[in-house]
Amino acid sequence: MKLSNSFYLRNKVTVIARQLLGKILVANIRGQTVSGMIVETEAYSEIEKGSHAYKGKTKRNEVMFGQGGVAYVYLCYGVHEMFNIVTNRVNKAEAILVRALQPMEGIDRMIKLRRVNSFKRITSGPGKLTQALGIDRKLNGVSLTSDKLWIEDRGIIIRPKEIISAPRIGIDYAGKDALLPWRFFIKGNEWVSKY
DNA sequence: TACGTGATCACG
DNA sequence: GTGATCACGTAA
Repeated sequence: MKLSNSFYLRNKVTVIARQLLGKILVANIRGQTVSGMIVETEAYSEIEKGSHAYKGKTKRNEVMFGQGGVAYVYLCYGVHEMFNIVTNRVNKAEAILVRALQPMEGIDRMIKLRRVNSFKRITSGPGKLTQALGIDRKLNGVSLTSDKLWIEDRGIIIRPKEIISAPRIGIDYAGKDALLPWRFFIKGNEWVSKY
């Protein structure tokens, strides 16, 4: 079942980031479905230095300041598209970076989009999974209740004991906020990004 | 371990 | 306008 807007409009970004583990991210690429189970997320909020929203609204981050339930997609290091889920109400800028998926449907298509030969680790990182699902900045601001990109609950239950929380990756510039344990992943899942 | 690659933002 | 920086991935 497709998650409705009310899932995203709540105000606890870390709670939502945990609840996204085990949900299915689905993209429709010119009529073909590609999807994967979310196995790793990171929460970001305007109240801490790790977030793009910390210094206020800019052209890049403006969708974070809008209503939850849309995609925030930006280019990182000039090469990688990053996919985030905007949460909370207007002017409460919060978002969740999806860092890794376990492939489900459309694996052949993902391999082609990634331009690799192997299925191994094809979606085990934030830049990899966007390439595999055909997500780019054209989808910035697109609703997650649209027919291009959405998230489904297929009844997969991830118990609290199966969830590890840890500091987020690659945000040393955030000072002590880099230590917040706002990265969440499924314990032992082989698709979690490696560092 | 190093670096590609280009948008973004804080300065003038 | 300009330059430093960046929520990464790959090859080596």
